[in-house]
This record gives sequence, C-alpha cells and structure tokens, in this order.
Amino acid sequence: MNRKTRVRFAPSPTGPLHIGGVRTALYNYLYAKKRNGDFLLRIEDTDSHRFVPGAEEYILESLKWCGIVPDEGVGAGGPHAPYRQSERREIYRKYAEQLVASGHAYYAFDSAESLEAARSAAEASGQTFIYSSATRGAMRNSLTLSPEETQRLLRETEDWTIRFKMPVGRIVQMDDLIRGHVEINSDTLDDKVLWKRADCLPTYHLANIVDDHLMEITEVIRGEEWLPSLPLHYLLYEALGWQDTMPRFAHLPLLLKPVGNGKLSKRDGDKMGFPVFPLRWVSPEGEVSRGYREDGYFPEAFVNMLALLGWNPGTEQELFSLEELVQAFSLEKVSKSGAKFNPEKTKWFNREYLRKKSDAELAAAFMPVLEAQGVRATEAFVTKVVALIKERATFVSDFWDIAWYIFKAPENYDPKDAAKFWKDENPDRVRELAAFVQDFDGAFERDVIGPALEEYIRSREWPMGKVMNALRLALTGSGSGLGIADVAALIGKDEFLARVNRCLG
RNA sequence: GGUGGGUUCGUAUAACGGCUAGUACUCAAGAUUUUCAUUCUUGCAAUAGGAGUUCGAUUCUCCUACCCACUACCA
Repeated sequence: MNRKTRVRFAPSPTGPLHIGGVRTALYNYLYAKKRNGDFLLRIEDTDSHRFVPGAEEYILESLKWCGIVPDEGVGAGGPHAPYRQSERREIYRKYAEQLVASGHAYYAFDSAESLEAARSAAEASGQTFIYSSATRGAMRNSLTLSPEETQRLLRETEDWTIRFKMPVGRIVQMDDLIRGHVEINSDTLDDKVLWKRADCLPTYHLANIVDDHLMEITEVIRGEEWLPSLPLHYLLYEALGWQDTMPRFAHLPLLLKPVGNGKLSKRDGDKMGFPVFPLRWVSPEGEVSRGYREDGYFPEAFVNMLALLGWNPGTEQELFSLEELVQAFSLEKVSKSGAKFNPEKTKWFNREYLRKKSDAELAAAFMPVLEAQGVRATEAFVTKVVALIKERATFVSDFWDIAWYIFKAPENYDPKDAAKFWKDENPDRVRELAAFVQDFDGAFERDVIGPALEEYIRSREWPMGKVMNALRLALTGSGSGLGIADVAALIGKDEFLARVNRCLG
C-alpha cells in the first residue's frame, strides 16, 4: 500500500524557535513537497509548567517568514484537528488505559520524594537508578500492590502516573533513514511515564505516537536527541497494534556551536555576535534576543544557509531558492555528524542574495533608512545609488555607511587620509580642478566628467592617484569609496563645487 | 557511570573499495582599478590513532581516543 507522504513539525511552545528547530521544520517541509505530500504543524504543549506565552505565535511567524507553510495543523486547520495537544486530552487517556488493560503499562503511585530517594540511594553506591524491570518490583505500583489497593489509590489520589512496562531482554531492531540499522537491548531502557494524572496529560512519548498514528504520519524527521527514545517509540507502536502503519524515522544531526564543543545555544549567539533565532524575541521577563530578520538577513538567504547545514545536493551548487531546494532535497544526502554553525558563511549567503535583488527593490528597502537620516531623495535617484553600492554591502543596513556622502556633504575630513593626501601641491591642484569643472560645459555624467577629469590631470602630468584622492577627500571626507566620476555625477556640478570650495576655504 | 550516535582542511562538505583527496566560506599573496570595495588568479590547509580484510581502505570490520545526545511526572 502506498500512503500519501505526510510529515510533521512538532515544536513545543516553551520559548522562541531556535534555528535548529527551523532547520528541522525546513527538512520536513522539503521532504513533503518533494513527494507531493503534506506538511503538518502540531504544537506539543503537554508540559503545562513550561508553557511560555507568545511562543506559539513566534513559531508560526517564524515559519511564515521562512516561507515554510503548513498544509495542515495549527494556524491552517485540517481534518485531524485539533492540532494542539493540550486540546486532545481525552484521546490520550483512552490509549493510556488501553495499554494498561493489555498489560503493556501499569499504574505507578510513587511520590516524587520516593523517586528522589531511590535515585540518591543508587547514586550513593555509584549506580544510577532507573525505573525498570530490575527495580519496578520494589516500587509502589499496580504490579506490586493488590488490585484493591490499586483501585483505592486510583480513586482517592491524584498524583499517579501510567508507566510503560518495558519488556525484558528484547533486542529492539530499528531502522533509521539516515543512520541505518540500530539495535538496542530493552533491559537498558526505563519504564517511561506515559500519562500524568496530575494534569491529565500524556508525556511526549505517548502523545507523539498517538498523534502521529491518528494523523497518518508516514515519516518522522526530527532531531538526533530523540534517537535514544526510538526503541520506546517502536515498542509503543507495537503495543498499540499499529506496527503496520508505523512511520519511518529519520534523526537529523545536531547544530553545534561555532567554536568549542556542544549544542548551539542562545548564549553562543550573544557571545559571538550572531542570532540563534529567526526573529527577534522578547521573553516574558523582558530579555531580548536578536533575530535574523531584524539583523537584516533575507529569509531566502537564511533558509538557503540552513538547508546546507547538514545536507548537500551532491553537486557544487550552493545557491538554491526554496523551490530548487524542494527539487534537490533527499534524506540520503543528510549527513550523520553534527554541524558546527558558521556565522561567516551566513553573511556570505546574504551578500549573494543581496546582489541578486533588483536595484529598485533594494532602493525601496533603503528609503526608510534615508528618511530616518533626514535625507530627501527620489526613489529613482536612490536606485541609481544602490546599483553602485550593492556589491559592497552584505545588508541593506550597510548602504548608509557606504554611501552617506552621496546624500549629504562631509562635515569633517578623516585626519589620516587628510595627512596623506591633502599636502604639497595637492590643494592647489584641486583648486585648479575646481576651476576646470566650473568652466566645464559638458554633461555632468559619469562617462563625460570622469574622462574629462582624467584627461586634465594627465595633461598637467600630475600623479593620478594622489590628485584623485585629494579630490575624493574634499568630496567625501575620506580617502576611500566610490569612483570620483560616480560621486561627481550623483551629487551634480553645484554640489561638487560647493564641497571642493568648502574644503579649500 | 550506563546506553546509543558520531569523527575528511579552522568551518560546511565531496569523493558506487581505485587518478595528485575536490568545492565553498574564512585567511594570505598577486593582478585589475584614481582609493576602497568588487572581480580574477594563485596559495595555505584534512581522512583522529592502531590493527585487520583486500592487489588496493577516506570508504568495510574490530579496538582505542575524543566529541555529542540521552539517562525527568521536559520536549
């Protein structure tokens, strides 16, 4: 039977979506679209204590910014609604009870204190306590208590749980789309809590299996941190009798910090000056984290960068639109090892995308910046400026620093450059050049005034570089920047003369 | 500690068991340019270590080392 491809991204609304999460969503999306399947968004809010207000909206907005649009799920609706796990409470309880009835799970009444005690006791003798076939016989649960006592506790207390009864001595055989065959002895696994009476919610493990089954998910593509719980999930599908339609699994490599070891964290970004979140985030406590969007990255560049972190197309192509990524993507090309995040390469991507944008589009983005600087300029003029500076920039926000002197006269002159160029006969030469320009009656255009200036300098046998730089200093306040012909054409004859005279005077 | 996963230039990665281990970013040098930037050219730089299988190993097997994840009534 050939099922329609259906994958999901299932984040937990415990804070802003990290770029690792965005990549997971992206790979799911690419996989689904490549196979003409569905991409669903499910919110896994089964931990009432870690819920963070605004996180869900943040997730939705982030995906939207990236162009990763869910076909179904929170924000999109669909035939399997609701897609928020906190709204699916009744569904999970039924399956949890079913597992107890079939002998695959049991009730556990151990208090947090007794579990803590068991852990520290084990620790004292250099061991680690795990709630498993080896220890469950010594704990308070429906396996050790009389049926009457169990029933009484079920009725009269409210902090019990349902735990999975991990089978003894099973070698669980698993297949991962990225890692291949993996096997593990069930004796090393613990009896995970599946359902919590205290808040009438399942834990991740149960909710995940039940929803993936009900929502007819065909492939589960998630982070590598889930690989250790894969055997539990296999066993859960089996216990529920769903092994025939069990999804296939793919565990993605982790995103690592740029230097040193370990998982990429928000601290790394703060420390090294790059965002680890797609969008700016202000926590409920008021703590601000920067985002790629607000830092001036184009979503296409951000997505392109993320796609190539842990996956490669098998060709040397590096620039991909989302549509091209869909066509090129395959899980076979996803690497197994963690990828260290590289902020420099991200900038390179943005530079490439900035160059690909039309001058008009970039000019439109630059207009508000000019306005904020108190500059009045027509969009047509700004478009001409942008055409000259876009290959010198990484972000639109670089434009002002690169070309501010096109829009307003310099108020002071770089001392170092002045010392270097504004000396000897140069001021006199510039004065002579000003007189020449004053009398110049050709068009004040780049290809007219530029060659005219050069020709004059050559005819006087002055050193080209020195004189041009002295002129540049007068015009822009600095010894480096755009070509003099471009500057002259852009600011016009009057402004040209005004600036030079001001510098001379 | 236990279990699982991983390991190619600084980084991301390529190389059905077979050329001199390729590409991109970064960095350096040179060329071009009136400066800067761009562009172009060149360069630096890697198979963690050790056994084994093989005519031949980056690739397969084992051991060691290191890294990561998991080991919650968190996801």
